[in-house]
Amino acid sequence: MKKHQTTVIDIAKELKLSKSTVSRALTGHPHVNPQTRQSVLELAQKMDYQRNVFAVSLANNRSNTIGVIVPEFHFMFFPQVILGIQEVAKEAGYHVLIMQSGESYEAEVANAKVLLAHQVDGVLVSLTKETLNFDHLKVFQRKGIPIVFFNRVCDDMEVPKVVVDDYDGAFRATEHLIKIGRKRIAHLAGPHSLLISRKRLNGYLDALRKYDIPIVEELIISYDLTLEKVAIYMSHLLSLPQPPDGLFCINDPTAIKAIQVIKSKGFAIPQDIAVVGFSNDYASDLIEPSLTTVAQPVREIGKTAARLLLDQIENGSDKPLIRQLNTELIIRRSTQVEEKLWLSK
Amino acid sequence: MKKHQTTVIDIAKELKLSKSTVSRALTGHPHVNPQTRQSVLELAQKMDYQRNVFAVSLANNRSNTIGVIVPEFHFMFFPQVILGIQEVAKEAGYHVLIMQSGESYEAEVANAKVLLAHQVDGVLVSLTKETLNFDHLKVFQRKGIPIVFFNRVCDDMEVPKVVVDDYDGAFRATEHLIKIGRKRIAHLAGPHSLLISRKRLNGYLDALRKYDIPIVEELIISYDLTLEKVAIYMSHLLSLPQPPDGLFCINDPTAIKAIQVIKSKGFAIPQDIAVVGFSNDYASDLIEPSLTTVAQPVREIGKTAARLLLDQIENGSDKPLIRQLNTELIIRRSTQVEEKLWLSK
DNA sequence: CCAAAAATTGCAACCGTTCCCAACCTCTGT
DNA sequence: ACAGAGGTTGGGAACGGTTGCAATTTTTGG
Repeated sequence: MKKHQTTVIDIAKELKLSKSTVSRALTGHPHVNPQTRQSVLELAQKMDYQRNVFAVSLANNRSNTIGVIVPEFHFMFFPQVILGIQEVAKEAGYHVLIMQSGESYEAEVANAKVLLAHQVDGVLVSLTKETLNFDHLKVFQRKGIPIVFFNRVCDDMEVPKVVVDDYDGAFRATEHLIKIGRKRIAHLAGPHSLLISRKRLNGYLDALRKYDIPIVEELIISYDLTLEKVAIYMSHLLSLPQPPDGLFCINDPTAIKAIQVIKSKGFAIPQDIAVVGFSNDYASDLIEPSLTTVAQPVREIGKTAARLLLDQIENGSDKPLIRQLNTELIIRRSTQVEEKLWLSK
Repeated sequence: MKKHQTTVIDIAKELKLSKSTVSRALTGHPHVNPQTRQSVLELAQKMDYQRNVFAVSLANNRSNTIGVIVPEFHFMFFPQVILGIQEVAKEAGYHVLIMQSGESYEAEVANAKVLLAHQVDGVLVSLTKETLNFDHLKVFQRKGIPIVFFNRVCDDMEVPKVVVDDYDGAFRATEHLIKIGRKRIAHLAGPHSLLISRKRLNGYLDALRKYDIPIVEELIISYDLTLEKVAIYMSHLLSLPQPPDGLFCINDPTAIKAIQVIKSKGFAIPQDIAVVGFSNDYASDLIEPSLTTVAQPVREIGKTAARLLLDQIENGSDKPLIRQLNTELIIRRSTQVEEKLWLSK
């Protein structure tokens, strides 16, 4: 059974002091005798004293905690963003409460409530693909708790957002496919509910337009990001009378899955179909052929978002700026025909 | 600035009730007039009322939170374990506080303190590779807070542990290499500080012994799990007068990195060197050649650990049992010579 | 040596909930 | 009409820590 935890009162009794003095000694308050402080600290150490954060939070009405809501830990993207968040948060003395929504709107709403109940000082959010209503997040605004969106942002709320230039990344990815001579470029897009899907789709479309490549509806497939579907849609694309000769996928997991399907159907990559992904997931350099992709500064996204949030929390600044980080097109074998290859070091 | 959060008192005033009654209505306590409860619930809803978990925890002296300490989110192993943990915890109404130690002992100690301060009801721990002293964890025991170790466990504490049969997995992996005719089997082992490294090493050694394969010291390299080192050690192994013809790696990231090095040096896999990993990381099926590996039921590890912990928390049962989950050897191309290949579906 | 300033320390209220106990109200049944 | 039962409600002490203010002690200087 859980035993009694030592409290300031235990220490106070032992030292025949009042809990106020002990508290002050412990928190480094100036008005306390150095000797007293010394003995308090020693005893605290000896008694395994740990400040009860609940009591502290209750007393100061702040938790020194920031909440993070992400869709899911299924690929390395979110875990790495969190790495960045924790790095910044830790340095500033904040804890991080991580919630996964599992791509479910209901779960996201529930998670928002949990964070609220935990009195978080701020929230970082990346939306699920199902989220169309934002009331559960507006509650934070109403209560004066800062929010920052990252990656999967929404246009309906005026708060800071951290994204990469999805439009531009998609544009350049598609342009790259065009420049290596592809004419029938398919796009496995994400659900329309996600702004990120729409932006990448637009980048793709505009690249086609710029180079006067006809836009073919049947080559654009929007799906729900569950990988099982990729096999279905990819098979369908390949069985078209005129299959695509290029493919731009909304993200790397999709592209990787697509590559597996393409290979299994006997098509050659990149000769028959050149493939480009988005994110530079660590697996993208491992597959065969290695995947050309639009790299995002993943960890940096986390750090930037965390910094923006802390800035709002501590300085109250809240210009709803959008911080757009740059992407980089990384060309690998999935779009390089043999002769152009130089040996990977 | 953070605004006032509505409290039971606000609701009580509005309804001209006492906070006790409101509290009871909100928590579903039976001694409350259904009508009263109804109106309380309605008003609470309207006022965005959220129970303050800090106050609740303080009052009941329990947080309904379990803490998790893991080394790092660098590969999918820990994120997936956490997926399992959250699943079980959520169902039981517990929150999960996730701490990353970044493989640093100091950070692990700090994390333990944070969890203590958060009054967690229990802790799940996977040690860093640096951890040799366990005082920071024994504190939990002293305070009667249950601990369960998983994956990276320690022998020094009598608490429940969830592991896979590392010895057996390593044994079978090595045996597999022997059975396909390899005689000079190298092992990239983890640091000796980790029990898991020692167990896998022993499995490897015993397999060699069983089949009367001489144990060659120079083929066994224990390293600190930072991937940059793999290139160094692997190059060294390959430059030996008699390079190895088989390689068993402590985990998949190591094996994947090793494969890249081996290929870049012009050796053929599996003809020149057959490679086996451990974990069945999702990338292991994507690389070329795909990696033979010892699969662990990753998510199940998280669920099992969480269940064991909750059982201790709620029923106080605390037999220090060791739950050993089974591994499965998954044979892929990194150990299959061409003629034996059947087409991957 | 004593008053006043400065350094310490203690008191008590407060943060938001829970929960025990007592008080109250409203029915019963006689 | 009234005692007791039972359902409801209010009061107030915790929970552990922070903090403004008052009280106490020590120091300092005239």
